[in-house]
Amino acid sequence: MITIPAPDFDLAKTLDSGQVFHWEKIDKRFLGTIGDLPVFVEQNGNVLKVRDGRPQSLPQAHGEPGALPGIVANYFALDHPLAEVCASFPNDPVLNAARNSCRGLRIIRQPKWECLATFICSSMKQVAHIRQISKALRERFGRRCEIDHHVTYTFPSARRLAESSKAELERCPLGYRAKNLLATARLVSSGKADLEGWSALSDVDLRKKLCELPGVGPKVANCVMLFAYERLRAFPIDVWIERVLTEQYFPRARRLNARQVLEFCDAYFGKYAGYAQQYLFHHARVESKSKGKRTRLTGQVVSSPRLG
DNA sequence: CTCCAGGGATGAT
DNA sequence: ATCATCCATGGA
Repeated sequence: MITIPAPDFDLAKTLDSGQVFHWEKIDKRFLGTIGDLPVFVEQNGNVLKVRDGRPQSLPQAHGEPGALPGIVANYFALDHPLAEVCASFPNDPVLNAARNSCRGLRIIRQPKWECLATFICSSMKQVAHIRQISKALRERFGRRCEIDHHVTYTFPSARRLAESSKAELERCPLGYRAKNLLATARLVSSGKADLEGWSALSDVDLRKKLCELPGVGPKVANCVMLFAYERLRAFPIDVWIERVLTEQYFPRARRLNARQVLEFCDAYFGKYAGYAQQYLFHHARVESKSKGKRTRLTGQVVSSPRLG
């Protein structure tokens, strides 16, 4: 068990903000994997307590002994200058509310293949269902790990999925996404798509490369850029963000021109536009949930008398 | 039951 | 270049 200082960080918010989908809350702790390393993570104020899944009697397989703090701090991006990030946001009512409700939310550094594969599975799926798909892929194709009398699974490698079949993947249940996931797994596994090498590309070239992969369009490409390539300016636009943009920033437009919207977002939200996007996304979802709860509790649920 | 979800590929204008 | 349609599935 190790302890890591983590000021200006909210573990629960970060793991529940729709950027990563495999962490499971067990009592006060979160169980999951960082790459191939199974860990339990718990936050106590400004400190993270972490237990990893390597047997104590064995030497640590990779990296220097005691490298765990660095692995954890890097994964949760504890080095991101969050104060500077938030200060860079424009001063408008929507973003001010989001900035307030998302305090401590960080955009983490995910493994590239894991992030890419997961977001290929995300299209037209609710967050809860993406979690279910991630879990199914891990349980069926990943490596089983035991830690503290609990079980978790690593995310399967591209090669492992490339060696599977569409029928096997469809049991996860991916639906029409299985074909795309399989095709992309084969490209990555064969080396035709060099995810690590693409780190050196510019934003424009990286986005172009990602969009050539089956099942990857502008939205998924931007998610992968933001969550796995640390391109903090990438601005994924999903249905939630599109709603925020149309209602809050383009209230008079009857239709949004995609090109103009992107130009606006890049200029208006600035250097850390991806962070602004994530805060707007999470804030909108939390608001929606509490609104739903309010109408369920106090709203007049008009149940019209049933006819017949 | 219906509606909707961190969209993309394809074919028609 | 922009627009409409289809794609599977399950939670709300």
